[in-house]
Amino acid sequence: MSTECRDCPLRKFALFAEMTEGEVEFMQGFKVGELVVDAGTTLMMEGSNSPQLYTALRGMGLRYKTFENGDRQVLSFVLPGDFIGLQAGVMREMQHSVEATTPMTLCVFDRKALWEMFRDHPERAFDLTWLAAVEEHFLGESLAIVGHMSGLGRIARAFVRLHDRAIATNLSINGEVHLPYKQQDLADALGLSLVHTNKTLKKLREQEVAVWRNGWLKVLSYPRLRALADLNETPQPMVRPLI
Amino acid sequence: MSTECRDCPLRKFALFAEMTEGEVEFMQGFKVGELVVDAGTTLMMEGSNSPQLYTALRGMGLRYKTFENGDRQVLSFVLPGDFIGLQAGVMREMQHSVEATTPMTLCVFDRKALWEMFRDHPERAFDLTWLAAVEEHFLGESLAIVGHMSGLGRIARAFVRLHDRAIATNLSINGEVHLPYKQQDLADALGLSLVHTNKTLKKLREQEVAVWRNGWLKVLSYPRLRALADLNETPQPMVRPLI
DNA sequence: CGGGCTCTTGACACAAGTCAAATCGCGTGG
DNA sequence: CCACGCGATTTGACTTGTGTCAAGAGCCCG
Repeated sequence: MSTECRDCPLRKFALFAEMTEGEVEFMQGFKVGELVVDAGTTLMMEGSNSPQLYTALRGMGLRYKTFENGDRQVLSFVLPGDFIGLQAGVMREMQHSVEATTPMTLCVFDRKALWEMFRDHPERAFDLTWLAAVEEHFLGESLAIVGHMSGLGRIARAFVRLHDRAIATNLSINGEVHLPYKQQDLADALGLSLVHTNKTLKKLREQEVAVWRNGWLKVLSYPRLRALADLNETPQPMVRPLI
Repeated sequence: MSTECRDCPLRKFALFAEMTEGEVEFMQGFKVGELVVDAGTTLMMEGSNSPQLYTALRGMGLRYKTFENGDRQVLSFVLPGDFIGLQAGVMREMQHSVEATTPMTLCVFDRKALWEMFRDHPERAFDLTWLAAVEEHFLGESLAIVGHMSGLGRIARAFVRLHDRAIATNLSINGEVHLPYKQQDLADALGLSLVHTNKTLKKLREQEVAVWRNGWLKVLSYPRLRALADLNETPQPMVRPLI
C-alpha cells in the first residue's frame, strides 16, 4: 500500500534535484517502510538516538530545542520533502526534537544502512551532505532574521518562506497556504512572545497584507509582504536533493 | 615548509576524532598546499563559489552574512580545526562570507577532489557530513541563544563557548584566552547593539566574572560565568572529525 | 453545560536600541 | 618628538520595541 519511490509525488517538483533511474532504484532499496503518525507525535527526542531516519512525505511538523525553564526554540518547520534525523545518523545523538504537528506520513530508512549508502552510493552520500549544507543555510538565515529584524519583519519573512515553499510543492489551494501551526509555534520560532506575535499578526491583517486564520495563510499582497520582509528582489529558487 | 598532516598539531587534541593511519595518508594527498593570509583578508564571499576549501590551522576568523543596509550577522567564529567552504563544495555558492580576523594559516584542498573523496574514501565523506551536522548543531544553539536569552546571558554563553574551545585546543595562556575580535563582532554575533554589548561587558567586569581587554579574555569565575549563561552542568565534550 | 485550549486585548514595565560626544590608543607624517 | 587623525571603546540621556501580567472571548469536545 505504501508509495513506491518511482511514483513519489515529491520528485516531480522543480524544488528538488533530478534523480537518475539508478538513484530511484537505490532509494527504493534504502527505504524500509512507511510510518503514519498522529498529530502531536514526537518523532525524535533531543538527546536520544533514533534507529530510524525519515523523509516527510505528507503532513507538517517542527524541530525544536527545549530549555530547562520549559521555553522552546523552534528551529524550523518540517514540510514534505524534508529529511529528518541526519544528526542521529552521523552523530551520537539528536541535538533537537522533532514533532508532528499534523498527522504525517514518513518514508522510513534504516540508520545502519546509512553507512552502506556512503560505501556503495557516493552520489547519494554527496546529496546527503548537500542537504546538510542546505539546512545549515536556512539555520544561518534564521539566525540573521532573529538577530536583526523587528517583529513585523520576522513574521513577514517567515510567511514569505512558508508561502514560497508551499507554492513550490503544490500545497496551496486557491492562493491559501496550509499553515497548521499555533501562534505559539511561530512565536517560538522567531524569538517573540506570544502576545507580541498576536498583535503583530493583527497589524498584518489590518494593513491587508496577510491573514492567518484557522491554520490557513492568505497572502493578500505578496509584494508588500516581501517589502515588509526586507526582500526586494524576486525569490531565487534553491534546489535541493530529495532523499 | 608546510606542515605534514602526519605532524598536524591539531590532531592530538581530544576534541577531534581519532584518525587511522590510512586516513592521515589520504588527507595528505587531498591537501594541495597551505595558505597564509593577513588579518582582514576575505577568504570566501557570499554568493561566490570558491575553487578551494580550507581547514583553519592557525589564527582566527569569522563567518557572517551581510544585509542590504550594511548590517552583519556573524554566524560563528572560525577557530583552528574548523572546515571552511562546505557550502561552496556541495552547493552552487556560499551563503555567507568568511574573513580572517588575525593572520591565518590554512590547509588548502581542491574542490574538485571532493568528489573523489566521496567516491574513494567513504569514511572521510561520512566525516564531512558529520562535520556539517556539527555546524548545524552550533547554529541551532546560536539561534536558541539569540532567540531566548538576555544580553548578559548571551555574552556569558559566548564566553563559555569560546573559553572551552580555546582550552580544548591549548589556545589559552595563563588562563587567558586569545579573543582578537572587536566588540562590534561580538555584538553582530549575538544580535545586540554595540553600545549595549559594551555596557554589558562592563557589568561582567564589575561583577568580577570576566574581563575582555586588548583581545584577551580572562575568566575570573568560571562557575559564575556558566551560571549567567544558564549552564548548570559540567561541559559535555563534543567530539568532531578533523578534515 | 462546563472545562480546557487558543486567540485577543489592554495596561504597564523594562531591556535594549539610538543618538551623541568624550576618551583612549596607535600609527603616520611633519 | 609631537601633532594629527582615525578606529575602537566608554558613557550618559532619552526613546521605544517587546515582554509580562491579567482578563476576557471564542471554540471544541466530552
